[in-house]
Amino acid sequence: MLKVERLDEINEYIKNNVTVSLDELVKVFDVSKNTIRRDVNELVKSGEFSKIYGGVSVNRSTIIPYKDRSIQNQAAKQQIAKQAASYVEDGDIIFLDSGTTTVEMFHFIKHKKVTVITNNMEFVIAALPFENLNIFSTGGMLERKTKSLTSIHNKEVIRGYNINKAFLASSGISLKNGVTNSLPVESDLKACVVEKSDDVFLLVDHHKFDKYSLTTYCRLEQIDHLVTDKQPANQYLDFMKKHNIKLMVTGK
Amino acid sequence: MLKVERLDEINEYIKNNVTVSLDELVKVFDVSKNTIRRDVNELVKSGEFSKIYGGVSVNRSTIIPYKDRSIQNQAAKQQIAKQAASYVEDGDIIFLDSGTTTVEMFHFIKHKKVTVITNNMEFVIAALPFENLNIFSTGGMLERKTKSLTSIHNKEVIRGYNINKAFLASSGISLKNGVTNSLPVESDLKACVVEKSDDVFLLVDHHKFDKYSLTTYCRLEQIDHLVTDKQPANQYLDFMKKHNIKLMVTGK
DNA sequence: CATAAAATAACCAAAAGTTAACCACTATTT
DNA sequence: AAATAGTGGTTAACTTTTGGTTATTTTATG
Repeated sequence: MLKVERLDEINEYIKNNVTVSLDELVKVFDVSKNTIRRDVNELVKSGEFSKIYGGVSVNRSTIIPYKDRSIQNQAAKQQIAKQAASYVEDGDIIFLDSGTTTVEMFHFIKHKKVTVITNNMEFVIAALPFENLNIFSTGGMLERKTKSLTSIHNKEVIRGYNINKAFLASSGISLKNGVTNSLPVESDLKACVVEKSDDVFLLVDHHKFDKYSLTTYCRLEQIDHLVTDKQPANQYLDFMKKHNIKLMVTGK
Repeated sequence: MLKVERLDEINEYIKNNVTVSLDELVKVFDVSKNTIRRDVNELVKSGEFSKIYGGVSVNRSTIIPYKDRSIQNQAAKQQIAKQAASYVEDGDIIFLDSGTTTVEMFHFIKHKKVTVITNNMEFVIAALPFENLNIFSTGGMLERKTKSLTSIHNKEVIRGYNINKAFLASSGISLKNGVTNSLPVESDLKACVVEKSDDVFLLVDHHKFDKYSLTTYCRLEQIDHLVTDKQPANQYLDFMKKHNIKLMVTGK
């Protein structure tokens, strides 16, 4: 069997069994443990799995149920989330946007002592057991698809609070249209957050570049930190340099 | 067995049995108590469980159990909740207060098609799977003890919405002090709800009569329906008759 | 309040797993 | 024929997990 074939099959096998011991893989694929190790290392590097003591396991986030295989770029998003979370310090008052990337930040800040303002229901639920987190929900109509809350009153609510750092998501960014979002009600809130927050962090994976959707909630130069998984194109780099936007690239 | 596998299975086991002794886990998983302790510590850190003397137990934070053991007067409260819920009709826009009695209404309205405005986090979480329920969360600071949200902005939010029926709780009612509540911020919200709602339902068990706490959020005569479990004293009956307050007594 | 049971924390040693390097062999490719 | 990639075997240093032990503190209960 060719190496790539075996890699594919191991990939499949791990996905089916969720967690597999290396010994089991040795048995099933009838190659040496040395080889299995090498294979597993490659698969882990691709981001879908994690090594555990004595085996491999598929990455899963505790908030989002396993069933949800639909989420694209899970690994990249976790990387971005982790990087962004490293900026959160005890005592911070942060805003956490709704979105699949931002919600992943939960795991990396759940033990910190911070005040979190969020429109993200999932985050509020996940935070219930962690008394070190001071949670402020923006309130509004429950959007089941995104598990977020939206309301025309969110703007006023945000105005009343001081925000230290804001972690925002976007469905597309571009030099021409800035940072965009598909829901106008949400954009209103985000625009307000950008104004109020000392530091604005934008979390976008590389697919979001050169895309835009219905509404623009802020211009690109209003961002202070951009966290993404791949080096953006030169025109973005120039722009960021010019406007003193700090770039964080998680991919190697 | 791999460590993570065991952790997963222990997780599952605890969830199934709600509370488990460490000795039981030692027996079932055939590892030392030392190891079980370490495992349990990890699981507890993840937030889903709590350690109890001699074992582990699931945090009952996110679930609204049908039969609860600990809460006082559970049966009476369920009766009251059921009675109150019988007034909820498809198409209603209702306000649901936080509190152990009102939350019990969930099971009796979860299949109806209604819009629910609430400051009760437990209710929002429980309602997630029921798409027939249109949920509007008031938002605010998460109060972990009562699993409610409170904010100084709640008042303004409520003003923007029309409410059909409001189901309110109280920590004590009396002829002299009216309907009272211990938290001023919450009282503000409740007072506003009373004003906005066409019909106001007050859900109180018989222990709450002749008691009062810090703040009064409305006068007794502003209530339209009173749901309780025992026939109140004559002075209340007279008062209610005079002010045309409808009484519902669930106990026989 | 006294007692027994359990929890906590700290340590140790054995066992199993990991990493990284090196070498030899084989089957392709060039 | 030479170079290369993939594999298996081996080694040595290191880390993780586990069970056992201890002493000390906490909790439950009569």
